[in-house]
Amino acid sequence: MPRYNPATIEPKWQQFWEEHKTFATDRLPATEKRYVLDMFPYPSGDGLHVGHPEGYTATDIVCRYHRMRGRSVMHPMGYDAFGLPAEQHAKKTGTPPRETTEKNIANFRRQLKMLGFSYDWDRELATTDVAFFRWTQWIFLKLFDTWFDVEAQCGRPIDELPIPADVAAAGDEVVRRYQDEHRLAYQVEAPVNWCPKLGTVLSNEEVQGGISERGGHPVVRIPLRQWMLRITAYADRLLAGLDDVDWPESIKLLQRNWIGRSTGAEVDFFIGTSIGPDGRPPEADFAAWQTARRGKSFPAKEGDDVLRIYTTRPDTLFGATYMVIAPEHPLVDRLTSDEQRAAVTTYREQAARKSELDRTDLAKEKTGVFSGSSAINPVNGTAVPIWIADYVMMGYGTGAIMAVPAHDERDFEFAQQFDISIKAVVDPGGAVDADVRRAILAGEQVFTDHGTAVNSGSYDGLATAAFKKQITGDLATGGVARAAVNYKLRDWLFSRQHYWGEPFPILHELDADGQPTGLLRAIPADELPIDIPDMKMPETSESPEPPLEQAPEAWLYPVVDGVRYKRETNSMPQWAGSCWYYLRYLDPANDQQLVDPEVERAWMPVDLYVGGAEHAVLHLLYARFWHQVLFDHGLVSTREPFRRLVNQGMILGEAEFTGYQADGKEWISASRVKTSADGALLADGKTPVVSVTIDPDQVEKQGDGFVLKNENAIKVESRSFKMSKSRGNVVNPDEVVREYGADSLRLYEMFMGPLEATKPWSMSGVNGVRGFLDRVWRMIVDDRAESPTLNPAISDSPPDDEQNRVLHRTIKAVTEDIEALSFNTAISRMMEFTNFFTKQSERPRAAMDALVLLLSPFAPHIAEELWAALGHADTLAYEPWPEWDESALVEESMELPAQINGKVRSRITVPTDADRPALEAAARADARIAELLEGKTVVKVIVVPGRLVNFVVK
RNA sequence: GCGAGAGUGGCGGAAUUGGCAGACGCGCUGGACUUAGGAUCCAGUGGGGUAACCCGUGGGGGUUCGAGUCCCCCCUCUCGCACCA
Repeated sequence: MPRYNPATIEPKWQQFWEEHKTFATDRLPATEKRYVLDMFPYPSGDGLHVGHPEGYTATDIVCRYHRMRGRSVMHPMGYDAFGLPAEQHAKKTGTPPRETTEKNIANFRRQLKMLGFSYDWDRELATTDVAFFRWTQWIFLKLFDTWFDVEAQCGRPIDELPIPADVAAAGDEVVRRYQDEHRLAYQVEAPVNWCPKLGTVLSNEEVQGGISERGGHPVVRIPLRQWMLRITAYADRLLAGLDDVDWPESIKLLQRNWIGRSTGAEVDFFIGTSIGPDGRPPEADFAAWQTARRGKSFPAKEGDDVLRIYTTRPDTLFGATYMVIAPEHPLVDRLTSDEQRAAVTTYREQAARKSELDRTDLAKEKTGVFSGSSAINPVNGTAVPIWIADYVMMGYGTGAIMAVPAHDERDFEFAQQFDISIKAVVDPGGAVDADVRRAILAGEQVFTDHGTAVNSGSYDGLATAAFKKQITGDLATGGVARAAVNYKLRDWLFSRQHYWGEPFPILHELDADGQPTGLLRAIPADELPIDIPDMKMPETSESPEPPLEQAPEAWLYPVVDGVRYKRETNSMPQWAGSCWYYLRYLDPANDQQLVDPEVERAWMPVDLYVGGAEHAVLHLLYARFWHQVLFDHGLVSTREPFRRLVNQGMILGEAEFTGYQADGKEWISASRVKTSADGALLADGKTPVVSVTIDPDQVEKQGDGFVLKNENAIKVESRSFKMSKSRGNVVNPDEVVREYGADSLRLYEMFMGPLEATKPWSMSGVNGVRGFLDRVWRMIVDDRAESPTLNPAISDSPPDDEQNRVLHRTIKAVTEDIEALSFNTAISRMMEFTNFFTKQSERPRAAMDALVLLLSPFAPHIAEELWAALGHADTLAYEPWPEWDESALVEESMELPAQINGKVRSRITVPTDADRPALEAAARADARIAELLEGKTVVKVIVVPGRLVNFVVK
């Protein structure tokens, strides 16, 4: 048989699997099911990078393993194919996005097949398929048709929304508008993140410190009509659901922080209807207001005579020395005195402009301006001056706070800057040093922890937690406060100004003059899909007008029942398709339903979901949200879609040595080089230097770092960088497959290290695992023979005891390692097996069969080829997984360390089942130990059977 | 700044959860076979020491017969979040 040649055997087996539909999955599982899912890729023009096959190989191993264990495996693949690049390409070249996308998908498909993954290709889908996004639109209609019943904590159909009597009385149109306000999908005219360069609005999640996450372009805030999804309604459910899933704690924490639930109180501060000459509302008005509020329930909407604030620390109300409202707060105008008006106007303009810039840069120093007026603190009737400052944001809570500088770091900083008084109301007691406590109580230092109330009237002496509860209750009785919950999570901005995205199935009613009436009409589900119209892409413009505004009239202005409508011209964000694609795989051709409930119940939830950690928050939160809405409608049977989640780590480029050179090519030691604030490389903080990649053989180890061989004083850095085109360290899977084969690529990616870890690429490592596959090949076949011949060492006799022990130890280790997703160690075990058996002149066929089966999930092509060479007629994909025999593992004797004072001084060979006295005796009998114990007092003997013997001596 | 994770040979990484540190692979050294080797095979490979032995898991302390593993303090790196009241 010839040498191992992946270039011929890999395509051969891929073709075999394809022709025989080896991995096609039945509609319903016949045995215990496993749904193993990869995060589907965005089919970029660059093709797969080596990061993709990492997760995909891991799931493929799990799937192939489970099939051999007799389980019914669902393992599909598809493409998250909407995306900006195809659209930008279209603008540049005129190529329709669909054409570009399909070309890219074809390339991805070729690459995925080249790697031998055991997907059921009949279930392949792309989010851009009209037959797929028909159901994305259908789900949108569900969202549109849902309101959230807070009492029941459940989404319900909109026609079950209770209509208040006054609304009902006002007529049909008012009822419709009322319903529209309560839908999970709703429209707002709100300031949004508009990115002129990308030509679209971005979600808060896609903006990092004033620039777009993708591309790094500036983002400005402009008001636009947008679709929102009311994900905040599901905040508590999304939080609670995390307790029921087997996800990495770090990811759960990320989601919990993102949702950012806090509890506290909303409190109304009286501002009256007019500002008195002293800047505060008249005392009498306050008294009247207090009386009017007492005993009443806290109004759902604050009147215009109060400033409503949210606080998590109602126990610090007595320490509120000023208040802050956001510059965008609706009461700014009213609360500004004439004297302050000019200053306030200037400040608001500055603040508005500031939000267009990178705010993080400006976040160093707090800014603000006094409004000239005050509000009345409901706990003690004190007038509290109101400031306007942009460290309070309109989007969170009520957009207004009471500031307690003594017990909040931001307020403390602000108060110091503007010389506002600081009043301590929480005594840390013994929790801090005495002088720190003194400083805190004197208002010289901030203290944000819990403690004991002081300067708080009758509440003095209460512990923080008790105080919170007490005062919230007291104020609620007075009708001026209520317990409240807030979330950092914002509603999800769901519309984009793209051509290449799912159109919304929504029509806007037009009046006789062709103007929108503001009334909406959802397109009936049976009229879906709404396809993307064929049209010429508009010229690049930086206006926020969606491209679909220039769609053909016939598409844009449909007439239904004699009424003229204009279609919604925004499109859905790329996240939409990925929110539910895992459901469609189960029933991809169904044109009656999103998924057949019987099929859904049989396969869901996803048992294992593997993908990059970059989706920790967005994709996984959005998908969970949609899933819960679908659950509320009885469309899916599980509360959570993904039972177990694993994040594969990033693969970095090959390790590089970097040195630094000044102008004249003179080397500068890396220890002197720092990156300055603006990103420039400076030596000793002043001389500019450039970084130079150094050949590994110019470098040697010295101390705990590396230095130049020629100039030992020059330190160089050693590290790996993220793969990027600009750095030129991208590894192309096509090339690796061409050079080493798909099995080697798969095996190497699994051998690099733990799946979750970030690891650097190493081409010689690939070469190493290829060497292993070569050895496996030669262990079994005679690679010098012309015709297919087994290695003469292969024998039909049964394994001897030692061979059997190695065999069963390997089966056990590999099986347990696969279960634990510890693929790197599983491969090590198979290497040990191979190292052992290549030295054996008799290699029992049974052992070879077993190894080939163990190897097959990792390197399926070579395994199939060897399986055939060993005389088996059919694919090994459904061969029973080898089982180990515990009794074959036991050895008669073993070697144990014998220690004196915890240091290994000798090794003893003892029967495996030796008891404590026998072990101690054996150790004492050892010549070396006996010699060392001579003349010493043995204080204690520690014997751990199967582990060691340790003498503690004096 | 806050939060999470991680620091083990020249490199990637192992170590049944407190029990022989460095499995396995790369690289390196020597040897064999070769016209040749970026093929294959054999041997060696944490550091120091002729040796007995000593030192070694980022640094410092501690618990323990015994610590990579547990506790305290510190340093470095990576990834999130970034005025969330």
